[in-house]
Amino acid sequence: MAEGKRQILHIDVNNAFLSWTAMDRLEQGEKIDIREIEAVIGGDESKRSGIVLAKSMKAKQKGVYTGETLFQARLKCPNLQVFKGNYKSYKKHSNDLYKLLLNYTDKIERFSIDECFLDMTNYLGKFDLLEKAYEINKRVKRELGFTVNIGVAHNKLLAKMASDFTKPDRVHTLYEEEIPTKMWPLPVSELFMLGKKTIPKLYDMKIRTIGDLAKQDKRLMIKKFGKHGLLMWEYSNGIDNSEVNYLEEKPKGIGNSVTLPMDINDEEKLAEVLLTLAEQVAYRLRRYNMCAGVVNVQLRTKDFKDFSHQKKLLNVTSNTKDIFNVAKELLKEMYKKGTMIRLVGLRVDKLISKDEVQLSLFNSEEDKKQEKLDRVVDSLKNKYGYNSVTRAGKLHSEDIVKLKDV
DNA sequence: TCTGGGGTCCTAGGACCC
DNA sequence: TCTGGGGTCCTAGGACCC
Repeated sequence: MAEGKRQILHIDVNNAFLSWTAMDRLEQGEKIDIREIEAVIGGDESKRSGIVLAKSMKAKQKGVYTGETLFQARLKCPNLQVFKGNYKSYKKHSNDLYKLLLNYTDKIERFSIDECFLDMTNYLGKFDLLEKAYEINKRVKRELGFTVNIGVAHNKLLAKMASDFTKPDRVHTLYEEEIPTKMWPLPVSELFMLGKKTIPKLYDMKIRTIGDLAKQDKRLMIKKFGKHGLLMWEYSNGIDNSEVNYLEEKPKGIGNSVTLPMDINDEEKLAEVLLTLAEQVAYRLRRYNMCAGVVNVQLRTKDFKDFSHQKKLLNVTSNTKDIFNVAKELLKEMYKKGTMIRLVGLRVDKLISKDEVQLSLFNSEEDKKQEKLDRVVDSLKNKYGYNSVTRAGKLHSEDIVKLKDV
């Protein structure tokens, strides 16, 4: 490790989906700023995906939280207004933020659509890290029209924890010497990477705060929780040596899944859904110019039990047909007749770049024909939109699975 | 009551090999 | 007659993130 401390910022857009939708609406001439009322961005209840994706401060004050059902949210907040999300718009706002941040450093990791890590270590000049954080905070608000929280620290974990302190529109530091006062008193559930399965186990051990966790014996935590035990012990003590990954990474897997409008127990219909998913997944795969080595099918039963089967391919592929055929085999081997299915998912893993694939030699004439067909369809989709080209006889499954923009 | 969709990483067991 | 141990690959399932 280099001498001296790293200078890290974590930027977190406040109520991202809701703020961005609020801006879009105002731009379209709507009078009400949905940031100022009891509002959420939510899924579609008619498609059985009615959950809260983002909430306004006022909705939060009524106890509404992200991930709960709209039904539950309305119980707590009867006047709740629900708005639809728009992924394309969110992507654009996210890119605007990224471009602004590039003025401060090249070393930006896009952690999600609304979060970035910045490594400012060699980009500060005579400026102070905290000073820069305030400047970024003001500039985003002024130039982009939404607010961000910024965490200021010497590693990613502490910066992320800091940005999660009081919201919105705030800058917080979490330097090493501040850990005992600012982080240790927090409930242990606030620690990054501690989820709802681990928290009850920690409670059983009388661990309530992050400080309680920090005081545990490291070896005991490893013994009880393995790698995850080490990670949570280190995090609770503010230890994190991970780098800001600013280089764009290729995906390791690509998947699409869909909750069906109603539960299905007809294997043929499930296969039709898989065909639609195979087209989406393979199309995205080819857009990355990649091939897949593993195909995975996921089913969720009506009582929320998840199953998955996967299969390694003899030869990597990006053909819609190849992927669909394997998916259909997997469905056949895993589906127990009569089971009511709520969700169908298809994903591909073990991806490699097409440039690294030794094609030609093993490819049959049939494969080449299929690749050519996929290429033609892709170029039409690129030009006229994903839904412009559909397979004959597939319209029925598109009734089941409403095609979305990929 | 109703419970998304897209990811990454880890674990554990079985098969197989030396 | 007794029955190693280490390594790798594959698969199913689970935890966690936003």
